[in-house]
Amino acid sequence: MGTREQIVDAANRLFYEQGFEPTSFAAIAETVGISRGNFYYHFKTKDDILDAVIEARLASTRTMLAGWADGSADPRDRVRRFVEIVITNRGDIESYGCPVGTLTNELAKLDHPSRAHAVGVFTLFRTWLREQFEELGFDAEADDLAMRVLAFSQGIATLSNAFHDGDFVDREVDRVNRWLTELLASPATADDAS
Amino acid sequence: MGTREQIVDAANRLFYEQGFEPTSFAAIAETVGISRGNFYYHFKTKDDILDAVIEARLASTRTMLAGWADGSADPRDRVRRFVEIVITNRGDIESYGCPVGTLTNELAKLDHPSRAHAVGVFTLFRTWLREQFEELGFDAEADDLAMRVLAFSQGIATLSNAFHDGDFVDREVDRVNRWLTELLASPATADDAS
DNA sequence: GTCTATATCGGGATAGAC
DNA sequence: GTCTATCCCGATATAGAC
Repeated sequence: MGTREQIVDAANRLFYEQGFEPTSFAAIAETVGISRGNFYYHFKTKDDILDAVIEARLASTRTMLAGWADGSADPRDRVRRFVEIVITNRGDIESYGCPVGTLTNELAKLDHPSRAHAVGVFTLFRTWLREQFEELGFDAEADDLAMRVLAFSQGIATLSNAFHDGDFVDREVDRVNRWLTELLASPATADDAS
Repeated sequence: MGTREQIVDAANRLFYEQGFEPTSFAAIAETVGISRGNFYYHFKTKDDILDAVIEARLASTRTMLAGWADGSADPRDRVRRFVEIVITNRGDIESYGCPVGTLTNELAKLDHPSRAHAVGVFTLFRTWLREQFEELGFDAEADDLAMRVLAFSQGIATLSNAFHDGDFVDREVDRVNRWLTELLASPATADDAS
């Protein structure tokens, strides 16, 4: 793996664990095992590293979502797969929250020019979820349902991070999976179900 | 208003808008109109200011919740009042997210000793919501319902902040209010409703 | 209580040898 | 490509005059 790629990998992880602003070049350099000076051969500024990290997250998200689409024929199972991310990544989420939601919020507070770029990861999930609901026969409501599923996972992630309560995550995922089942049993009442 | 109180007020606002770590003493001093040096007469460290801010938030949250309890006899209306915070504070939430969720997450990432202190604000809301559901006849599920309402508002806040979509907030609040109505019409099925 | 002046540190970023 | 040495700045924090 090239040095540049190693820098992006290390920064990706550290930006998640510590936040973008509090992560120093020294911390990244130490993780990778290079000197601070060497950084500037690969990147001009810290903001450039951030953009490269966001680009890497966009790419890996696209790959993951495409893999889920290939892996299961039933769109309902695909949505389930998304919902269960909060279980798969339980430990990280308890410690650091959702990587997407926490970065977009940090960049919002910093009034950072890359905020919109980071929101793109959310948009990937949103669009992908919308497409699943469209395949399931929803039309105008498909985007609403996508946003609802996204909101669910963000709410769980934030409270899981605050209270460190793993049982809560399990319970809520079960509940949403039941909601999904009900929703798909009677699409006409989708707007009443909650 | 005393200088100390002014410092806490300004820090409270700036920690919300910019985050704790990125907010400098210089920014607070400029807001209040004092010199940086004068700070250390009132507080020993920046962490002490953070604790004072959290204490202020705990106090104002207690006052707000007590006021809501006095203001309406029906616990359902009180819960509605909570849910509608995301509408009342729409502008701030779009710009900066939820003050509680974003601070607890920042402190989690910083591995900051005051993290638990900040989570106390969440606990105030959680306990208060649980009590409302208990008054409505829920027993074992009351805390689950409280967490669900909390999770809802956190999900809305995060996505509202990411996408700057005000209509989404209105729609989701309507939806949750309908869910509340249904829930209270048939408490026995509380666990199936979502 | 509030100020100015200053100490000390760590941050991002640059220059230039190798 | 990678290093060491260094610059510059802004951060928290301190000392001491008023």
